[in-house]
Amino acid sequence: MTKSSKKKATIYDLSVLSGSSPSTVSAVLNGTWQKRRIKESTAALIRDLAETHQYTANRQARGLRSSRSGLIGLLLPVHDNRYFSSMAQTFEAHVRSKGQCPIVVSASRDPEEERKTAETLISYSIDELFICGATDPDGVHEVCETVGLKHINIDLPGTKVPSVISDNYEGGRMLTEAIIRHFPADQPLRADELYLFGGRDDHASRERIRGFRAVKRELLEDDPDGCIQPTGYAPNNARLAFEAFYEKHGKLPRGLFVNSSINFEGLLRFMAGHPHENFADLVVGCYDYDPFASFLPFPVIMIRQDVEGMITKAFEVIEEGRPQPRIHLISPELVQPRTALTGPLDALRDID
Amino acid sequence: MTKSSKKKATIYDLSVLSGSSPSTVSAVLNGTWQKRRIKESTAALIRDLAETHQYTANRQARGLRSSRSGLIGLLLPVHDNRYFSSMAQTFEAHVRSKGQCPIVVSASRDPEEERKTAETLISYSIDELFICGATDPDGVHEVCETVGLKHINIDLPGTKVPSVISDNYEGGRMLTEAIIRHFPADQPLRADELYLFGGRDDHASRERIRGFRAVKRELLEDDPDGCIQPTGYAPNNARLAFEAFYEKHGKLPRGLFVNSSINFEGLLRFMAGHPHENFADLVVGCYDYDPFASFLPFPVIMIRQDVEGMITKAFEVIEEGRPQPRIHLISPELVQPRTALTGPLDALRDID
DNA sequence: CTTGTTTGCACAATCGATGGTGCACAGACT
DNA sequence: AGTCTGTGCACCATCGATTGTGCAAACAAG
Repeated sequence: MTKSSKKKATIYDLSVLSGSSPSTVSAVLNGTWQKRRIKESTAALIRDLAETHQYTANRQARGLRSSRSGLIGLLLPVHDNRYFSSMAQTFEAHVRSKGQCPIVVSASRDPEEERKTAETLISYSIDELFICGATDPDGVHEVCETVGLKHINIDLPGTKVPSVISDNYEGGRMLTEAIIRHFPADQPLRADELYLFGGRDDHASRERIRGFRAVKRELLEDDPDGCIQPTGYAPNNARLAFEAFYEKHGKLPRGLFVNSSINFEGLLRFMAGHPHENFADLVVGCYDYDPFASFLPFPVIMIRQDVEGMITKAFEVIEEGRPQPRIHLISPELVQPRTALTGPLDALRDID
Repeated sequence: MTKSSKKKATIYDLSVLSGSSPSTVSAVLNGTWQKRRIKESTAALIRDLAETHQYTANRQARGLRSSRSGLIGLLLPVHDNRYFSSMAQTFEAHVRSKGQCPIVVSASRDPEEERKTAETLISYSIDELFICGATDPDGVHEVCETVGLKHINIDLPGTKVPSVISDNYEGGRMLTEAIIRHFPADQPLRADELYLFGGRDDHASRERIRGFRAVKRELLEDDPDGCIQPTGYAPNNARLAFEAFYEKHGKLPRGLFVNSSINFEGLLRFMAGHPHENFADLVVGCYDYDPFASFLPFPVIMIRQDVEGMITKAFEVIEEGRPQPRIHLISPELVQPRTALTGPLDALRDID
């Protein structure tokens, strides 16, 4: 606050103050000064001035000139859900450790919105784009490709660039098997008592369903089509599906495979109208992890996708020169009922 | 894709194609062309070319020239928590409806990090900054003030600019009263059976505690100091506090006021080591809403802060010319156990 | 003392869009 | 014909940083 005026200092201000040229100031402050053979003493002087005048580079100017911005984008379906928000949290930590600035935006699972959002980000000259859970990854690819923007898919695969996704087939198998085995031997689950609700016709849902059906055939010797209810991701659609089932059968299936925590919220909405006691022997498997869901009054087996692993892998792959459009599978983890796992938050200190 | 080259079209490209000057192209495409008395037919031609060549303005160039970027920042403590992620979701919707681009960043409740993050955002010439849940709002204010950046506090108040916050005192009262009244008349809660866990020495915690204590004195006629356990926000610190209590008393208090859903996760971690049956008559009030927490096996009364209301108010206030640094209180809502509320997600369509 | 090399830096173009200023031309009016 | 008022647009400086190029001074070699 010494005598800082209203506006920010620029290299021109420092150039006047130091008696050097703007280009020298620039070189000193962006680290290329050795290459330009600037004297150590000159550099020191300029660094000093920059310090006392609280100089920070104008990134728009830098970005304009260098056509790089220091921004790395993450395109999400939505923010307010544990899976995607921990994606955001993890992503942010990685980006900032690289000295860049994260910019996280959601696009509501709408292909048109996804493309427009990508274009907006591009107009800010972002340096890389992580496309997470996009409904139409290849559509976003198009717009990235035409401007030569590096990008990668996460969670849902595209066909044009590498994708880092959860091993949904294996996860679907694990979860299905865990649900089945959770029933006691004297009251085993029948094939027509295990339903899958939620998800839609995307890669993740298809793979989970494939795993679900395969395990049902292996362990329960049957796999009726009617047990698959892809209701979409909206909680209320899931709620309606549960209500319809309940109307028809007077109860829920004993075994439920719920395709995501968002769909699980649909189950909650349904349950709000019924006492817990109606669901005494219910076992739920949910393809997502939420600590509170894990402690519900009925057994809830969950899948925690390895967000840290996916983000780490994605950064590795995107650094490669010309990566092949292959799919990298990251194994998820089965979480037994009543388990409180730690998350990215635990890495933060808490000042008291 | 017609014949789009590698690089993006600029006003200069369109200027050549249309036979007009770059400034004319610029005026047409940014809407100031009427003011510049450009002929309608010229404008139409240019708009047409822009369309077919997929022109989008380079925002870094525009921002550099106009010292505005179209970016509006939101500074959060963390992403991966229902309260803050719904803050992000709501914020994003508002910003985009204004035709600007949201940039959401977290700063881990660390004053130093908060200031640095604000400075980074400033270096991108963001147009406004919403400071949410900052540990040191006035510190961030300093850095905004020196560059003349409009800003506002949300969730935790500062003293230099307006703040839009939850009515924590009233919320604390409502929640405390609801916990007490949840016990049957024949087994009423005693003053030394109602504890508050979590939070630290910030404005929100203080106000909630004030409400908690006031209601205890009013309804339970006493308010022992020992019943206040501000453990900070880290889940593991809360867990340790619960474990210490349990070690000492062989049980948990019958009534628990948990200061945030993050602290509630600490309670879950504690509970993971004990069967539910140990907490048969437990009643928990949590100052935050999470749909899954609402359905836990014991009664969980929650407070849902009015995120939509806060964001709306914040946008109103920040638009004012020279707003006074007053505090705007937004009433939160009491949520009874087993309630599944809708959220910002429900506004999204779900294509099937 | 001359030529060659290295050191240390200044100059100026450039990125793409914006907006103040000015100017040519057309029509109206005296 | 001469002046005036509009119309429609072009010109050019500017925002702040980056970067290729050039050049003087210092020094070394012959």
